[in-house]
Amino acid sequence: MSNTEVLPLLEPEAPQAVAPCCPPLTERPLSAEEAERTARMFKALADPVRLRLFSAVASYAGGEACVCDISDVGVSQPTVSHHLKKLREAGLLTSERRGTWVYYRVDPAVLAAMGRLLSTDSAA
Amino acid sequence: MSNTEVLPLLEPEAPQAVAPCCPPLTERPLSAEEAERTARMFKALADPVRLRLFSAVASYAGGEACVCDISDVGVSQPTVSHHLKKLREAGLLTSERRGTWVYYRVDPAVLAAMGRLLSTDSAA
DNA sequence: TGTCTATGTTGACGATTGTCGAATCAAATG
DNA sequence: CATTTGATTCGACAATCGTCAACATAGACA
Repeated sequence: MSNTEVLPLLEPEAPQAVAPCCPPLTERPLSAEEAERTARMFKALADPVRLRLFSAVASYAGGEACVCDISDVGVSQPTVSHHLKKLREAGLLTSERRGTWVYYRVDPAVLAAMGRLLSTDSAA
Repeated sequence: MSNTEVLPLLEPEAPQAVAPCCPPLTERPLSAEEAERTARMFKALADPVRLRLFSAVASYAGGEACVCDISDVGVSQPTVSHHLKKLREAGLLTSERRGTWVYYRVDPAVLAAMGRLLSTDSAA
């Protein structure tokens, strides 16, 4: 019960910054390690339900959305929670509890980093 | 045995053009069908080996590469072929046999389409 | 305290995926 | 032809993934 707010817990979920990760896929062959890190990001968006959840949060007014606002994607509530966790672990979303509800918002830096991976021009 | 080359077979591999597919993820919530199609593209790049193969082809001089040039990614040759097929089916790569070797090249339109999905500005 | 609502976690299940060895196909060359 | 080399297909296997029902947790409120 005593919710001691002492320890910062140095990253409870290993958001593993993906932003300054890897060069555009067209620049040079990815190394094994780079490919591993990059695949982790794409994997997070390689599911229809996660894409809908992510898109719902990303396009929501104010840049954030409560779970209750976006959980209408045709799967059970535990499944929604499971997918949101995966998006969090991939560093694509962050969550914050405010009172009754939990709000999710996108990390623009990570989104931009992924966009750069697929860019054809060299406008890094 | 009689390899009759009569039927064009109208798309042997369903390249399913992904280019004019879906709006940026931040624009509006994706529909179920849009999410399904988009996920298919991300899934193609959601594997380290496929990422390395794709990156190797995309960055190769001349825009195309023979399988023999890129198959040094730490897995067996059948596995390489398997992943290249997946990339082909996703519409990300095209292949062409010229004599002894098979050459792969990227489809820039598809790559650009994926980039747009992750764009934050509205410069469609 | 107790109850209600909103999310998250656990455990289990079937489905999909990545991998390889063996067999097969395709082109070149002897 | 037969052989060699490059590439794909087939068949099987372990590992991962998406899903749900059941349970647990966190606030709000009476």
